[in-house]
Parts: sequence; C-alpha cells; structure tokens
Amino acid sequence: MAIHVLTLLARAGDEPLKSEQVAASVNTNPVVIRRILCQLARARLVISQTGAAGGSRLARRPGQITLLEVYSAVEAGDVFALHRQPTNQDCFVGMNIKGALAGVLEEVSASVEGVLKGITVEHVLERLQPSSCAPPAPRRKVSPPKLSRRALSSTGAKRRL
Amino acid sequence: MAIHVLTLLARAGDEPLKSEQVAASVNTNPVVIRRILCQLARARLVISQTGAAGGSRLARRPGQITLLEVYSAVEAGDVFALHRQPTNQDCFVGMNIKGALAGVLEEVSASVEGVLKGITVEHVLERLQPSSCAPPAPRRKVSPPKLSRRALSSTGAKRRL
DNA sequence: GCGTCTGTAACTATAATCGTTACGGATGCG
DNA sequence: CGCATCCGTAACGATTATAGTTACAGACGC
Repeated sequence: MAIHVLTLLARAGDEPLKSEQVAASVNTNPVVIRRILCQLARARLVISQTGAAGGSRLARRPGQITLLEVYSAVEAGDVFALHRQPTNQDCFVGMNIKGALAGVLEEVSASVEGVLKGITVEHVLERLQPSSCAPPAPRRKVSPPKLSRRALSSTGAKRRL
Repeated sequence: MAIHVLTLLARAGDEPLKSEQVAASVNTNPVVIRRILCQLARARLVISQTGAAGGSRLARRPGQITLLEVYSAVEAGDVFALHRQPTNQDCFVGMNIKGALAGVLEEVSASVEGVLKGITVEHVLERLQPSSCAPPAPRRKVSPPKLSRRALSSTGAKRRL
C-alpha cells in the first residue's frame, strides 16, 4: 500500500494529493492512507500539508526513493525477526538456537535489503506502463548481493500525468 | 520453530525423538510440534512413526536439508505475497500496481530463496557450538538437489507414512 | 473567521497463529 | 491378544496484528 501511495504521488508530480484521492485508488479508507502518509512523512519521503488546499507530495524525485527506505518507513523493526518466545534454557539447543538463527536472519535481511535498495519508486512507475511489458533486459546500477536476478527497469518510459 | 525441531533431530542422530521431548526444548505444547513435524514429514524431511517406541528422525543427513526446503515445507505459499484486496480498477495506478509489484516480489523471493538454499541444518548445527562463535564461517556450497517446491509444499496426498 | 484537510485517538471487525483438550488409529511388546 | 504408548488431526479459546471506521483537535489558505 505504501508503494501504491508513493506511485500515485509520483504521477501527480508537484501537485499535492489529498488522502481521499489516494484512498480511492487503493480502495480503502482515507484514515488508513493518512496513517501510511504520516509514517512516510516522518521518514522524509513525502511532505504533507494540513489545511485547505493541503495534501501530500513526494519529498524527492521518484528515482531517489528506494523501496528499502519505504520498507524501513512503514515496517516496525527489521525486515525479519525471530519469534520472541523463550526456549528451554536447560537444553543445549534451546539455549543456543536463537543465536544461531540470528546469523541466518542477518543474511536474509541483508539480501532482501540489497534488492530493495536497488529498486526505486521510479522503477515501479515504469513497470506500470503496459507498453513496457516487453522482456526487461538492462541491469540496475546498485549491485545487490551475489545472486543473479532479473532486472526490472526498462528504459524509455517517462512520466505521464 | 521448524529449524529448532530439525536441529534437535539432527543432534539425536538415528534415535527417534518424541514430540514431547522436542516440545520441552522449544518450550511449547507437543501438539504444536506434531503439527510442524507433520508438515516436515509430508515434505519428506523427517520420518515419523506412530505407536509405542515411535517418534521422528531426519529423513536425510543434516547437510542435505536446506533451509529453503524447510521454509517451503512449513510456509503456505510463496515467501512473500501482496495483500489480496482489490484496488480501484478505474484508476490507472490501481489497475496496474499489482502487476508491477509482482515483479518486485519475484526479485525479493528469488534473493531470499537463494540465501536459504545455501544454508543447511548442518550449518545451523555448527553455529550452535559456542566455540565457533568467532567468524562467520564460509558457506555457500551449492549442491542441494533440484527441488520442485510445488511437490514439497502444501497439499499433498491424504496420508502417506 | 470559515471551510477544508491532516494527524491521531478510540473502537470494532477480521484473520492468523498458538496453545490446549480430545480422540482415533498405528505400533511394538508382553 | 490386549495394552500402553505415540502420532495425526479436529475443535475450540486466547492472543495478536492489521484494517476499517468514527470522531475530533489543530493547521492552513482564502
């Protein structure tokens, strides 16, 4: 939903959108949108103005907002977490399993964050165009962890308002 | 919890463990453990036996069980999913956002699966030892068999034990 | 000053997960 | 064979997270 919101704001350019307008596209209640917008504003991704003729707009260019920033803005802690219930400390495995899994979690988080860091709101915007449905070829600039994956940007599509 | 269970079974070697024993280490109810064990059994990761002197043990060597298989066994669908509520089809963004985000999701999933595929239960077991706490040991031997997640996860046959 | 829009609290509804009780069926053993 | 034991699974309540809704105070432009 947060990405949906940002995509709408990106398409609107400098013109601020009201929460009600955004809610119409997401198909939900304006308050739900305002909650998200509030988080995004705290993360300095959007700028909101109260009062008449108010609304929200992006704080930066869509190409300068990564999905990792979006995720960090709307999700509480880390991307992943262990369940917090205590294990049996009288058992060797129970005593050490969390520490062992913390390392695994760290790896997964780093991997995901690497991917999200390489995708911007602008990339999502480009993907929106049905015209750019052709096979995506070019890779992105940032180099996430070692794994090879498909790029998602496709050149040429400019913003259309 | 599933990894915790498998780690216990790995340490037990060929001797089958009862759900009650496992539950003691995880600090939960035996039924919760049996639910997980049942999923792992359907995925052919463990072998369970009913009756007296029954219990569960690993179906393969710990080094041959990847965390991706574990994840696929206990998690319903894909690692990630979009929220399934319908967006406004009268809006250009609402109409296309899901398709655009599906690609992002695909990338994230592929990345996570790549990491999980490179970690085995044996690796977790090694990490358990406080002695090997120092360096993040080199990992990433990519040998596990081609897995068809379709066959592993979710609805299989009724009962086949 | 007035109308409008955001920020936020409070409450309800819904769904997922976990824990618990209960019971049928399978298994090994005396 | 009969029995004790253990798994597989259904059913139910408790807990939690999220989403939706209503309500209202404060900010802002005109």
